[in-house]
Amino acid sequence: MDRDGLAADVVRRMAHLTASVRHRQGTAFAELGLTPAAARALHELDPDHPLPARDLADRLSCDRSNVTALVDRLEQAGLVERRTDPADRRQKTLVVTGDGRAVRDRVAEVMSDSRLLAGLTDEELGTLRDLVWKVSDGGLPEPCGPE
Amino acid sequence: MDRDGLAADVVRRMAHLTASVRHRQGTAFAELGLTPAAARALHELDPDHPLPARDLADRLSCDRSNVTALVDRLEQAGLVERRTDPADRRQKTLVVTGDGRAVRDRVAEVMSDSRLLAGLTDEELGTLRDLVWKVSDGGLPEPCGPE
DNA sequence: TATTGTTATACTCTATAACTATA
DNA sequence: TATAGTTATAGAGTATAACAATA
Repeated sequence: MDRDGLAADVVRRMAHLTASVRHRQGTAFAELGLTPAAARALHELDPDHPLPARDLADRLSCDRSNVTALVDRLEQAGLVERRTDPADRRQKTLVVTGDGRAVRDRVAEVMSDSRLLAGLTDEELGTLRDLVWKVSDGGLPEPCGPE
Repeated sequence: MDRDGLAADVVRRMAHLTASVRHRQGTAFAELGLTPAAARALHELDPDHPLPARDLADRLSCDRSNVTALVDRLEQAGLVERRTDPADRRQKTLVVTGDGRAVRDRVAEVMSDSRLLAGLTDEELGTLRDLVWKVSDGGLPEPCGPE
């Protein structure tokens, strides 16, 4: 196989692997009563450093308008509270509740569950790490987000 | 960083990379007048071996009901034709048209465009291929699809 | 005038269930 | 009765545009 074919195959398999990961995470999140997007949102909220909704949208690389529905659900589930910022009453600070902390910890566990790579030796894993880093550092001008 | 943290980081970065690839592909498909799902559907259709819609759904790992809308758009764009199978009039065979062939070739090019990995040497690329293969072969019971 | 959060709206993707025409 | 394709419907995710409150 030529270089292009090889590279294309690697990209295809990586896409397959991450699709598999997303699928497993989705079912795990559902067991927590969260949709994948809501889980990601909760995960981005640091319980010790509350954020305005606008910053959460930035972290999720999505429009602010989407955050409203996401936070609606998290708030309804008692995991997050909206508090109007006294310093700037336009902003609403998103505060993770006690329950929210616990669920967020579980979300973090699910997200860092890497049974996917269990078949690799420590050395192979290190090598893979180096290669993936090299690609993700130098690979693209804009790794994500709108153009 | 411990092994779990390392593995989680690799998974996270791979997800980031494939999200980036999907994003670039999405914009390329849009320039062809296709949504990502429609592009994938067209890509799965072999111009030399027409398929019934049911088989396309199988290849896309999605419900048959979705194929209808997908093929609607492809047909409207003149890329695909529905032909009732004379041998079993329930089935509709999906035939890629002349225009469809050309667009499908472009879709295939976009899908195998791997500028993402341009920064790797041939040797590194080979190593990455081996590692990704090892993971994707032994990694998971069900690589995709419903449970 | 500019910004924050919200609402209204629309489109894509996907799934389930019911319908039709065939077999 | 079983299957192929369709339709209707629903929900998640994401985007744009307009709006109210605030700066």
